[in-house]
Amino acid sequence: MRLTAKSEYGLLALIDLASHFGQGPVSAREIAERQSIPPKFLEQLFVSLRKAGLVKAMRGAHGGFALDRHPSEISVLEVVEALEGPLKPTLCDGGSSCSRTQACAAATVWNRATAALRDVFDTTTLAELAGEQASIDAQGLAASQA
Amino acid sequence: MRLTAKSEYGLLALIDLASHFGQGPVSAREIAERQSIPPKFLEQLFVSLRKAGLVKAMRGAHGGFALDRHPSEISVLEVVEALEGPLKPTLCDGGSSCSRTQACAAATVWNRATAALRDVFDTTTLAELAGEQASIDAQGLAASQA
DNA sequence: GCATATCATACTGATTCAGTAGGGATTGCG
DNA sequence: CGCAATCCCTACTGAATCAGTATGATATGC
Repeated sequence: MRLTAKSEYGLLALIDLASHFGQGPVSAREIAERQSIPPKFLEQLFVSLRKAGLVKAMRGAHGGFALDRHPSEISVLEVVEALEGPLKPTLCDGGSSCSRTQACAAATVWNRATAALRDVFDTTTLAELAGEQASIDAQGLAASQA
Repeated sequence: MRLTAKSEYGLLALIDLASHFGQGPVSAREIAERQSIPPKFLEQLFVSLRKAGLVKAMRGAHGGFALDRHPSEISVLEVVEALEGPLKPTLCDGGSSCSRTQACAAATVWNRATAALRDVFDTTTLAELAGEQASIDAQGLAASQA
């Protein structure tokens, strides 16, 4: 499994949406500016996120995006898989695609690693991250005012 | 972090060496044939593995490689890092390389993911994998004889 | 001396990444 | 209606990385 800029940007964008949950649609342009993401690139990501059912889109003027579920019900795993495809071992997983005649012990390591990764992503929600981000921002604000 | 064919081939090769531990040097060519690895590619990997102190090399005729430590004292983490470089998040880890002014909550996910991966690799040894491979091979042999 | 090894560097075709470009479709507003 | 803002979709591209190849140098056992 490989994580690319899609996951980085996509997660930042969805944390942003989670912070504005219930406040109406937020435009991609607005998020791109706030999170320093190339606007056209972000647009592409939102198409994938919509198709995966994570966000709903409102077209036309004053349109934008909003989470399609409560932030506590969207996991990082869903975000990553929507953007990168199914989370599976990059290397031989012992499956039929492996041309080696015998199963190999190496595969068990890659499978364990993937399972560990999946567990972290599956147990982390957008609500959790949005809350964390809020407290980070609050600390930064307090420091700049001191 | 990204895992490439280097890790796959390198781990296969070292499991092979672990299976022949204490039996004198094994040549790269021999391992390449047994494990279906491009020979010249494997040579390169062994150079990295030697520099990392995981194997010792014996040059000249009847030379080859052998593990420099007991298989139970070499972890998959060491193998992977010898071949791919330090295991660290591919994406923003909240460090100084991140240009964002505030720390971002997204970074904590990537850091947790990396830690989980590191834990799996660090707690898996070549001895364990060589043992597993031996039992796999024994099963395959029994099945083919039945 | 010679075959067999490791050692080291350079090169290359293919793929993927990270973004850019250009337009099309939909909606709100005056 | 006209028009601006917004999402939607496809195609393209420069750069980087991967996976392997090529070539030769160096060392060792017989």
